[in-house]
Amino acid sequence: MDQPPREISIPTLADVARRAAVSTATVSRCLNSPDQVGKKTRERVMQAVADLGYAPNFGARALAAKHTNTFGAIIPTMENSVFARGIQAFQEELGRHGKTLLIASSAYQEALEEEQVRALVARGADALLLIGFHRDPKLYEFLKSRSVPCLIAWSYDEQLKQTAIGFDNAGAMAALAKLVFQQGHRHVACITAPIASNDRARDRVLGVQRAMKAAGLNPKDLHLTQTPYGIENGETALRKTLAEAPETTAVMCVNDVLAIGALRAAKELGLRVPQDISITGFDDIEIAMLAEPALTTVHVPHHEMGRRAAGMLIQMVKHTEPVQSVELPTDIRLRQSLGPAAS
Amino acid sequence: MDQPPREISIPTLADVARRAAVSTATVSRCLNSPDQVGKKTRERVMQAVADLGYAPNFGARALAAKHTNTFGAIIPTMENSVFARGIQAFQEELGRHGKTLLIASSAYQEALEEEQVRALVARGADALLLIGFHRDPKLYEFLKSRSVPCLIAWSYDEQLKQTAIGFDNAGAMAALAKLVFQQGHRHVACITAPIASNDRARDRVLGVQRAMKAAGLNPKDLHLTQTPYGIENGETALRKTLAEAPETTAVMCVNDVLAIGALRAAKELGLRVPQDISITGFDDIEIAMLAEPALTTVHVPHHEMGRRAAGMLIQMVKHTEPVQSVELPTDIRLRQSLGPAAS
DNA sequence: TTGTAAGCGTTATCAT
DNA sequence: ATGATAACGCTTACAA
Repeated sequence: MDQPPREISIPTLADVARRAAVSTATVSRCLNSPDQVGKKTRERVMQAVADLGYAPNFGARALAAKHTNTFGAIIPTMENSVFARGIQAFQEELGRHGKTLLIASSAYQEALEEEQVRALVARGADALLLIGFHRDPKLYEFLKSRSVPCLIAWSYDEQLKQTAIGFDNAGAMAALAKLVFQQGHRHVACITAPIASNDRARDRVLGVQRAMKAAGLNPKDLHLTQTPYGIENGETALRKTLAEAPETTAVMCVNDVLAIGALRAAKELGLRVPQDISITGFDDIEIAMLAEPALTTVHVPHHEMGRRAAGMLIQMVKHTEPVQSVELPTDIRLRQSLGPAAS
Repeated sequence: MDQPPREISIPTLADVARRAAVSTATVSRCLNSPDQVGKKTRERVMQAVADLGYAPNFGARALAAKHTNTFGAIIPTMENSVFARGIQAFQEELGRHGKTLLIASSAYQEALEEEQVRALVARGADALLLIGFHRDPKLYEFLKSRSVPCLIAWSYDEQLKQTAIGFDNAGAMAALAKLVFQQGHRHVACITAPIASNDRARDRVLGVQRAMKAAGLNPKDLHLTQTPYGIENGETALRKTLAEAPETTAVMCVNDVLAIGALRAAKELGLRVPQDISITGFDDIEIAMLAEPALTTVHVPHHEMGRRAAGMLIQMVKHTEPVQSVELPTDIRLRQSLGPAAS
């Protein structure tokens, strides 16, 4: 009856090896490529692992193996489901391949995102999922120098050199705007997130302007209100918009959250939607359908984007053939918040 | 003119040391406790760090230092804002103290949560934030054996030995139920998440039953429908509830997401809320106020909970004095979805 | 104030 | 199939 080792300290590979009367190399192999080791030995080792409650030390493993099977993702916010659903799918797919996902949130702050990128890389992330193209080129260089593959999601741009999976923000918004103009609206305003640091918002505004041109309107006449993210900000923005451009009959918001805020403000102002004013969003998050009236918006395949992003990124870390960017289709969900222009 | 080292590989501490003509120990000190090193030396080292674009290797650091300044949190879902807001606050507060947060999502699956705990501990999490008490006692032992402090959030229970920050789920729900009974409802049903593995859900149901007793009703008469998380599941659950107990005049859901689903189902069934049926939720997430009619629910101080959880956990890793559990107050938000019982 | 050197717990390359 | 053993990059006594 050998004295079981008291649980005085955390068991290491060496402890397991000792107990199973094999070398540490064998234990390591048992854990990482079990088929390279004899059945009997393997069973003995696994028993020892179980007995001791052994769990590998990640730091040591990362140090020795130079990869971590850990991917990182940085999302602008967790405050709503826009990114949550895509990321959840991303995580599930990674899990299926034995990868772990580390998530960080940048709260829509560029400096914070940079910090998170470095933190994630420092902690050994094998690859990164980032949202949108816009960021300091130095960050891309940093990632390259560390050979950490990086995939851009939620945006797609043929021009740019980064591999991406996303959709045509401008095109989708233009398609929606076309519908708005078809309803007879001539005085359209746009409520947007700050476009300086958010290419998705910028592209969506450009989409509206492109559609204006096509409809024979002057893109410069588009009334633009920029505001940070948030329902309350959407409310304020609508009030501001209507104060500055009272002739507005349709307000196109670059995301659903701002649109929900606008919707609420319209109600507070006693305006009927869509009779007095039409409102549209983008993303098709859950509240879009739940809102009263339900929100006309652009539906984005969040789930599929997340799932496929995982597959692409896994390919990228294998760094065999280069991975092609993927453009996903979007479609418009016509609901009650958009109606004909009041005459 | 010395040849600058080509960016062939990632710079290490030794590279920095060489370039600054000091020992690796000095570089390490410069980085970790700068005041222990002479000003001139420090400047030289920092210059070398900058020149080389050096960033410490996390694995090596964790291995040597045995702590990581990294905390972990495992939340049941990211699909809605219930946990997102609390975690965001948690992260912000940790950031203020120089800690990094790693987030994982268990998708409400116990086995997955266990895996995530081990993954987080393995990657050196100094402490963990977990939601609710319910989990295999072995997990708690595991954490203890690894001396990883663990704080339970969203639940509070004087009896239990785990340090926690949360609120009185049963009490809050009982208070809401009391209001429901005051409105004359006698046939109340409850739609809940699976109570076997979710102490928050279980306590909330118990709260309803406690209030029934106080109102002179038999707690056993409570009609209970269990369903997984999700708006659609809430819809199905309401249909099932009304099929089984058509006399029901009020449905209390253990969270807002199920309640929103119930609300939607009621509308589809042509029932007016609250004239024909009253519906209540729990959590007060954003959609509660946006729903039509707006949802009567229990408001939980997510943000404060997250912020204070960070402070508590930081205390706990210092393992000086034991940290006291904290019970946060909740309050009821009366909105249109609750009305008098149809007579 | 600074340097030397012994770990930290794995993985991976060779042997055998 | 298994074992020795040299990395891996950093921290931290201890020495100077």
